[in-house]
Amino acid sequence: MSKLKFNSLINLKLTQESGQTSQAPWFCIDDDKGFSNYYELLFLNNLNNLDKLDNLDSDNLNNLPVLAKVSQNPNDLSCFELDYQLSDFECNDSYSDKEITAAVRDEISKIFNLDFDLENFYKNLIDEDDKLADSIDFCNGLRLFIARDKFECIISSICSANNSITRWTKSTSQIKSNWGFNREFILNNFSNNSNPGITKSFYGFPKLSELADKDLKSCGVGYREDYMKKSEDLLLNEIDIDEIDNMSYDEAFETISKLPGVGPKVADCILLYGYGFMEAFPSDVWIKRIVSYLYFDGKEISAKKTRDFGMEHFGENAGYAQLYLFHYARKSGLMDKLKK
DNA sequence: CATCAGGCCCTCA
DNA sequence: TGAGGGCCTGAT
Repeated sequence: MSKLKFNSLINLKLTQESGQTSQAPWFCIDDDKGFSNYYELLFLNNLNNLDKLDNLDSDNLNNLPVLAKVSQNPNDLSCFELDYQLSDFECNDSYSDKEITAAVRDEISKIFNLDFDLENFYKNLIDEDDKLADSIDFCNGLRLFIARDKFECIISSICSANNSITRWTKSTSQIKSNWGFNREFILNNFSNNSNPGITKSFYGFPKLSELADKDLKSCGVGYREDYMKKSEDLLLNEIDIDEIDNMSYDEAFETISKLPGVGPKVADCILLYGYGFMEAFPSDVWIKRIVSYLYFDGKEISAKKTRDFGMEHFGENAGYAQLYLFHYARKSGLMDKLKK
């Protein structure tokens, strides 16, 4: 297998660490060449005839687990590299490298939303609304970080409510390592051999059926455990996770809002980061602050009004506008300065 | 020991 | 239809 190069503008580190609730950031090693290397276990479900693999776990007949590695030189955001390896357990002679490579490439392209034309977004939005110029400048290369697993996104989004980023990422990581599908890899088994020989386990997020009887409170989710359990019941019996892909945004919002623990903000996070509904505008306290400052002359506005404004003003780019405004509001120091 | 952190749910006008 | 209180938990 050989490395693949993607020629797309992206800031991998920023995208990974911007707190999007699709998933916790991937395992990262910054190597001695200054590259950031991110690793995660992905499950390929877009190969043909997966039943050719007779040594897969019965639970995972429909997915081929692969450890993906994406690497970027932080000084060159115009491209990044992808590498991958199968676990020894899944060594197969049913698929060519070419088939698997294509499937991994597609999955990475989906997760980092590479089909989205970022340069065009910058150009059009600045022309239209110069209030976004500072955010775009501050967040150059930031992209949506789309879920590798929609159920994981739903649980981590519920977990994020009234919570800190460090805490919800810790909780979801713990749920994975406690009960998720597990494979071990040696990290220097990649073609460039640039990393130390670390052996490490990687995990998938547990399936809906696997999580039902587990003690989630032991992972620090607190009172949100009730929400998660009740949502799991609904997802088992009433709401089909995959059916939401076929809905309009409004219908999807209404449907996902039926889940306990899912209010307007969490619903929009799930729809944006989990399903890629680009017209969603998740409105939390940071978005309220920055929208109030930029568009309402500093006057305090409700979350609902913030959401209505964002969706109306940014239309099909609302999701990206939110992503940029959110990160700019939190990290630029602007809001801290305003408090004083 | 308070207070706070990327809201939601419930109650009560 | 909206305002306000309570809430697991870990960090400071």
